[in-house]
Amino acid sequence: MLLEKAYEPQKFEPHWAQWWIESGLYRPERHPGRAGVFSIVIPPPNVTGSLHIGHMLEHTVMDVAVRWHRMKGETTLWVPGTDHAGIATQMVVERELTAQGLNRRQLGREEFERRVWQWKEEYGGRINNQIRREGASVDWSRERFTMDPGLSRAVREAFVRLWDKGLIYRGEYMVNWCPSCQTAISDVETIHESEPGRLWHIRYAVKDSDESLVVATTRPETMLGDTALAVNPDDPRYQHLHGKTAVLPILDREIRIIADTMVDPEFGTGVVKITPAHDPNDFEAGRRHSLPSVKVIDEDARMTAAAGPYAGLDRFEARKRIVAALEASSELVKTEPYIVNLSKCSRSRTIIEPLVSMQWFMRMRTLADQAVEAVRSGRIRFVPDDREVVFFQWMENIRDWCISRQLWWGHRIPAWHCRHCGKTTVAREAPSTCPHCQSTEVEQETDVLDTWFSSGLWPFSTLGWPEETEDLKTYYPNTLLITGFDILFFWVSRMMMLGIEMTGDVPFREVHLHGLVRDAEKQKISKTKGNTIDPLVMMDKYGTDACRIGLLISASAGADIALKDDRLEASRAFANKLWNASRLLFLNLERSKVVSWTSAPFPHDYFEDSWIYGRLNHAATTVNAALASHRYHEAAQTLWNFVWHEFCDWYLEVKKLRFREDSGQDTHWTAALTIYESMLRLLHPFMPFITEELWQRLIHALPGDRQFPVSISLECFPAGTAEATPATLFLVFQQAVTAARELRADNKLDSKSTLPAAIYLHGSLFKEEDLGILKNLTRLDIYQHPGAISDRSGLIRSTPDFDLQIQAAAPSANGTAGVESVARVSKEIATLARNIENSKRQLADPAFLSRAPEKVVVGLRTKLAEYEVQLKKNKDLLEGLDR
RNA sequence: GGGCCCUUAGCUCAGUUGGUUAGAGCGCUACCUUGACACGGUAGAGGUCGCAGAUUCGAGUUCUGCAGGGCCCACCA
Repeated sequence: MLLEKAYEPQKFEPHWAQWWIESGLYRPERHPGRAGVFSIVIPPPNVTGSLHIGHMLEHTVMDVAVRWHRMKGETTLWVPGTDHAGIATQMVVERELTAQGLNRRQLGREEFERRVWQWKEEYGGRINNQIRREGASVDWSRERFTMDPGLSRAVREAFVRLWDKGLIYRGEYMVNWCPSCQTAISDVETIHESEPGRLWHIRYAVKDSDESLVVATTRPETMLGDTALAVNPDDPRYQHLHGKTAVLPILDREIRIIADTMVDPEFGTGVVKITPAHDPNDFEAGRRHSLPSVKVIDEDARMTAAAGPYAGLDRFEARKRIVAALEASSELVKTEPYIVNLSKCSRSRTIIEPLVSMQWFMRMRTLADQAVEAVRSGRIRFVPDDREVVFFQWMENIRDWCISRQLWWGHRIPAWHCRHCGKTTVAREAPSTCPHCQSTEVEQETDVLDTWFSSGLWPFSTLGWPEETEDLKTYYPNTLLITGFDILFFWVSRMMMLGIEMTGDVPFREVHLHGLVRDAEKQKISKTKGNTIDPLVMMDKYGTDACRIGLLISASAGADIALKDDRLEASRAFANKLWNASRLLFLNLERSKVVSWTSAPFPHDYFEDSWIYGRLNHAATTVNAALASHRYHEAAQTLWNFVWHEFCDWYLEVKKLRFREDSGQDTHWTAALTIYESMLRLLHPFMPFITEELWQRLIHALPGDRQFPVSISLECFPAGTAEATPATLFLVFQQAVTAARELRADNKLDSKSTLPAAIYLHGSLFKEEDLGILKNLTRLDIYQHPGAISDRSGLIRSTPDFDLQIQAAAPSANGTAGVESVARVSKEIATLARNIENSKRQLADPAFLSRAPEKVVVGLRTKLAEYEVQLKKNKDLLEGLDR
């Protein structure tokens, strides 16, 4: 039963993590399958380990929320995490490792990541690029998304339904093309960066005229694909040129001059070149004016044959040469520095090439409106809710979503093209013949779906959708989604749109968006910066529980966290403090002869018991309220204060003296163990490992007939009562202890010797045994008197409730006797005088008296009276000190 | 260009409908190696809550403007 001298997380955490899984309390699986009350779908962080510190925060918040709900006896399911390719790959690797009896911890981070990359290379990008570049044959029949057949089925079902409703269409449109990833990507997968660049002004001659037009561009290489010049129809400078023809420099191709309102006459020269194949705006303009489209850049970002002399060159090389050529022919009018906004691929950071290609799209307008409505009507709530504004803004400006990807890894689009008649069939299952022409030459579309398409189905596909399963009925809509705000557009909004469309109900009721974890210098954590924090290393160093409560206490309402070591060190100290408090209790318990612990009514025999009982209830009430409104930091902070500064600093300090006097008394143990056990339960969601260890080892082992569930996580969570337990005498006791310590510190009294003292109590006297405790804690031989102090010799400390007098002169060796006390008392007098002045001024103000609520006025009057008593006492004191 | 957030002790941050003397952790100073714990204890120093106004009996808290910092969105060549 004896506890080790210090808490050793490494010793207990892996053990409990393993045990939770084996006992079925946790399922470290991506899919809850038959979800039940105990279906916690994320693993405790140190089982498989979160790859990034951000995941650890997310896992921790989820785990706290789940454990809390479970302890409250509520049946809840959470959306566990994403299934996008990166995570999916990790999961596959982890699963393979598990099969080999290995885990991430044993393997180490580097080896683990090496394997992930190896796996990705093997199954992902390389194959994709080989197909594109080398035309390598590939076995398309191989199952590409091996993660979950159920999800594949859900994807096909959703796709077909959307297609049937006309919400999915296929066509040739302008898309963001990443030349490096060799695939189209959606708008949200691009990032915008401003970089210093150039604006080149190029002269285009007007055919059969001496005139010429000057056009400004940031991308001269695209001019080879120009099929028109555009001016604003109302621009008086150019009205005579409408419908005329210009000559494209270098290629000498003739292009039209058109009028279009898209052109801003104020910007640049008021003339715009139109390149329908390589610019989204121009693409639209091209459609409006039925312009031809000339593709001069290909999927590899090289110039095509249409680029004439520049064919085969890289786009940037071509740009250089074209600028040089224009300069040589003096068609380059001028070059000026310019800040250009570049679209880049968020994955590869390659500059996006807008290209026209055949892709699949999802119509977003109605889906977005439905999602917006769900938030406006309160069916989905954001925490913190200021994110709603950003969400609405994004949803209102949403454009159709390009959902097809030219990748190998992913869910293949359930569409079949007929080689014979060229028609396309969308179906749940592969058709054996073309429904249009009965040809057997049908081939499935090789494009796959954006990974966020399947992710968007997650909240219900995991519950067995499209089957009307029991799980779906019970757990849909999910209660709560916890994730980072960076993923709001990618994932959260897609789940909302697809969830509402597919099931007719919202996917979840609440979305808790936490902030980013940053390093100690508030830098974003990234691999390239080398400031990554490996949660496994962190957990080994400080312990999982310490990391959890450290993260939680710093994580407030969606704000970013600057993760500093000192916070984690403090958290480790906190875990150790809890451990040692337990050690104190149980060392004493061993020495005593307590035979049985019952959950009898809480005894109020001693004043510290009544006091701590009130404090515990207060803490429990606060924690429940904080958790209910997702203020995890407040809950953690409350518990920290209760455990350390109330339970340890006061309750145990008093109780251990009681034990020394009288450790056999059951009432002490009934009280102390009741508080302690409730405290462990309160703490469990936040620090599951240490509380499980202590609960199993200590509470379980208590003598008595009480039956316990197998895990503390199956116990109930203390609710807290509103019941007020007045403990005024204990508060006086605390003040007396503090007053004595202040006197000793101020006057540099010998800390070891016991000094004679007296306490004049204005209220009821301490019980003899309580006075004993006071004597012991203060090392004063105190006599207590009812009534007021008369003799003002010695050292005195006064409060409204008592005067404490130590009958010793301050050591006067260096002639600075009582200097500290004089300073303290003088300072206090100054503060009191200021307060009295302020209070009097307010109370004399008729406006205040008539407008302020009665409660505030009465409160202020009471305060004023106290200040005045205090002031009088302190003035007397100062007089005595001066002598 | 549009929008959102932040500015409180040396550092990192709390502060829930406006209420009387603004808090925590770390750091700092002094003392204490007391039989749970030095990953500890006790006492203390340290803030005119970014600036300027407004509303109010009363503003760290509400409103407006300004300054500084951060983030997101955006097809102006």
